[in-house]
Amino acid sequence: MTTAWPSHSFKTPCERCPLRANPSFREFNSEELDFVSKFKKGELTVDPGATILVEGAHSAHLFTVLSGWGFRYKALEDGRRQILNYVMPGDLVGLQGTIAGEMQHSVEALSPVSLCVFERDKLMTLYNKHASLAFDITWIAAQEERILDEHLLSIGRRTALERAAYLIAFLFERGKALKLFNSHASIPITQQHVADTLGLSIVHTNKTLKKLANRNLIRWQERTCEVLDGDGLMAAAGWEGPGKKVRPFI
Amino acid sequence: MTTAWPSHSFKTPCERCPLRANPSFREFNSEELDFVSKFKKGELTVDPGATILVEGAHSAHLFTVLSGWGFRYKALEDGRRQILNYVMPGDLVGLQGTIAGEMQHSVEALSPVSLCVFERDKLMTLYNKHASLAFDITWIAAQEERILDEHLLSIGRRTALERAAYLIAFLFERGKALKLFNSHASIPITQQHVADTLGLSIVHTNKTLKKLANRNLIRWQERTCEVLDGDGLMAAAGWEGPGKKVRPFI
DNA sequence: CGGTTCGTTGAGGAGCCTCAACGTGAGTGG
DNA sequence: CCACTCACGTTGAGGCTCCTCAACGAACCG
Repeated sequence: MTTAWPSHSFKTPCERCPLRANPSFREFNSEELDFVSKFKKGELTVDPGATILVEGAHSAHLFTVLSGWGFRYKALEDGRRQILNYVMPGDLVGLQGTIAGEMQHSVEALSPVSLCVFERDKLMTLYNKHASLAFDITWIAAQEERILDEHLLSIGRRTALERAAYLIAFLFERGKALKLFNSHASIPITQQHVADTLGLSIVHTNKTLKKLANRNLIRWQERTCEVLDGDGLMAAAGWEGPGKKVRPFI
Repeated sequence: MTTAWPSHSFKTPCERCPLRANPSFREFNSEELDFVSKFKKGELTVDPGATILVEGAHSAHLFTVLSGWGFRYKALEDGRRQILNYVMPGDLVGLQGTIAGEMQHSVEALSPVSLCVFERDKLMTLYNKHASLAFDITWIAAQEERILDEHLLSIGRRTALERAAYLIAFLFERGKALKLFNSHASIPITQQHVADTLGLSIVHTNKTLKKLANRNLIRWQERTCEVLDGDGLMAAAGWEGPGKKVRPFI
């Protein structure tokens, strides 16, 4: 009962960063820790449904997700929306704004999300002074690329049922690695999010999810998806799961 | 028997790198040029249809495409294949092998392709000694991510006709920026490649491409796609085109 | 308590799929 | 030199997947 960190705290010191407690993240040495502490400008907390970044914006900031769930998406002019990926603790958000000048996608919160805020201007200093952290940022970008590759394979070549199973298994595995679940594994998404991720209509998504529920793989309750059988989902998707590896974060 | 390369690895000096002639690539300063020259181990040339990298392989090398066209793809166990993106001059190939330990996708040549070969081991030196080049690598990775975002939007939310128009417009714009075309803009792909990129069957792809041809946007000839009206394709796709920017390469 | 979001279900139709067949051109071997 | 094969593009037929339209119940909220 002691370690629930206060929601009103402005700045969690990096030395006591809650992400560090998770062994799936790599350790910092003291020098790195020192730099990141100075690199961090503050914290930001947003409500479910809030937009963290919008397509076209020139943000001066870069974020790391401390807690909560969100998603990245793009939309066509007529409103058709595609969810590209989900953002979860440890993920770096807004790097594209640094590279392309402006954001090419939007980011929205699914649950309450808290983020570390970094100043974009200092990024070059990071590259100049801390090669290991620079490498970590490349690592994170390449990892995101790898995930997008898998999503592309899924949307392009899997059936609706396989796609749905893959998506939920993917989110389940990520959440598990981040220790986001207690006894119940609940993913805070609506069926509309699933539809917009899989490139399906909401009606067909509903019918597809029903099939997964009938197989006792998932249960849909109170605007969340509860995973009953992660291995069953992976089997239904024909997906091996992500490799287990220690990952960096900033 | 001095080299394992399929063809003679004569070496173009980096100072006279043909990519440098193109103003859309950023300039190196002499120090950077010096390092890259030493970083470069040799050259590799492969024939059309040849596999440059295979999923699962642990390659000790990293490549930059000097000339030619290729593509990255993933496949499901039953053979369904998804083309993820195309590789063209200036593109970095094999970075994922450095990050994830092994390649998560395969790369195949569409035309004769020549590549610069770099030693993966020296990558950390690049990060330690040349922050600007390290930043460039991150830039390239983030740019690839941006393109995958667009492809995902396309496959997920565009109709078959829009998707086809987008793909060809995309390849056309990239080729144009790289000055790969003379009077005729010919893209060296088959309809099977288009199908595997768009997530469609070959039959439906053929009928869709016919529609684009009937609108005088493209012409299919001798296993290549000739672009007649790039702006018309972009309009048909509802795509703005890529921003014009100077890009780095290694 | 009316409005809104979310999940659910049915009906009918469009888009895309598979199967099947065929023409062409390039290569290959008898 | 010609029959053969193979890769590629093309076309038709029929059917399944997924779509849109429409309606409704439940939970939540101002």
